[in-house]
Amino acid sequence: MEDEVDRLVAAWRRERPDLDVEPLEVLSRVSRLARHLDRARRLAFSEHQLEPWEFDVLTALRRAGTPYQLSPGQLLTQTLVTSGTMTNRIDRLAKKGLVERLPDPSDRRGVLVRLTDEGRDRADQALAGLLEQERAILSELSRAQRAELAGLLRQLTAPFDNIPG
Amino acid sequence: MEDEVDRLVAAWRRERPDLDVEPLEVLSRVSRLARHLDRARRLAFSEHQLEPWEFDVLTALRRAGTPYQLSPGQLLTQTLVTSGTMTNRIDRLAKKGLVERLPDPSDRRGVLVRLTDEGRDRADQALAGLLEQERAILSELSRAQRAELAGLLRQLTAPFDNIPG
DNA sequence: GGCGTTTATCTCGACGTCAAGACGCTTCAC
DNA sequence: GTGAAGCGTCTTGACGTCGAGATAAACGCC
Repeated sequence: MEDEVDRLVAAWRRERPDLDVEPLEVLSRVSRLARHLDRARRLAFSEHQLEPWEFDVLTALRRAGTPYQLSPGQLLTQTLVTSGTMTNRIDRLAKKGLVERLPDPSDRRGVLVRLTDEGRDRADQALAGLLEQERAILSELSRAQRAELAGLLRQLTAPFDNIPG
Repeated sequence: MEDEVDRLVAAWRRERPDLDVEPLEVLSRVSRLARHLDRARRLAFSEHQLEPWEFDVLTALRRAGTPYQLSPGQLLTQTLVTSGTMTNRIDRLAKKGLVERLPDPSDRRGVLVRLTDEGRDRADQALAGLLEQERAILSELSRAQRAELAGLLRQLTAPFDNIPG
């Protein structure tokens, strides 16, 4: 089955036959698929009255394990946003009652962000919904193909995740 | 080599051993890799004084072939942004002299956006730079692995590109 | 122990995007 | 032809993010 990248690559080969556009076969698909996934995630989360950015913050806290608390600084390294953005996000999540700010007992400069019980439940429900949807998207592939794909992608992501920041 | 998704999956297995989080092995890697690619692209384009959104618009026109012109409507279906955003983008590109607005001779409601000579050159240069960078990222994989990866990704993107919008 | 540097968080202004709606032109049925 | 509906583009206001800077506390060197 043909996809949009096949058409895009064909157009480039017509317009720029001098260039080798083979890299686009892989990386344009990655970017476009990510875009589709963003939309699908937004839809899945809306059933739980959550925005994608809310899910990102809540699940980072959820994954931390009991007592489900992290500093704003830890949150922003995990979510790859800037500090101003994170302050804003925490404000809004706190207003919705999904997290609460606590003073850090060991550092008076810092605060700790803790998941409320409701925040934890919402994160758990949204994760279950997300996994269900993702399983449907991946049903195009066999178990072996999924493992193969995960392995190839890991080879590409590992340099980014390990060498720089 | 381990990557960030391995750590993320391990955390979920610890916190939610009841859930099957296998889908994340593939799709979280896709999303995270796309994010890294966005940053890398931004860096590559900055050498040519172009923003990613400028590259998207200019190359859409470039791929159209001579005389390198499309309507705003065609541009927004290709770039997946809204009409207000596209108006704004065209304004800024026109101000920089990379595109020009022409009245559509066959429909007085419409306009045509045409690449200037400078716009075409900048698009070509930026594309060459992008491909060079992407080749470096993909050097982790053999030619056969790249083809395998492209094929697997196509199976996932094709449903999005063909069935809905 | 004082002083400069580093670290953690928040504040503020600018910017790009989106969604909804306004406006003008075209198309088509009658 | 005329009126209504459709289409293409632009305008507007709200929102989320970023980046730079402010503030305050902690650290470390001497």
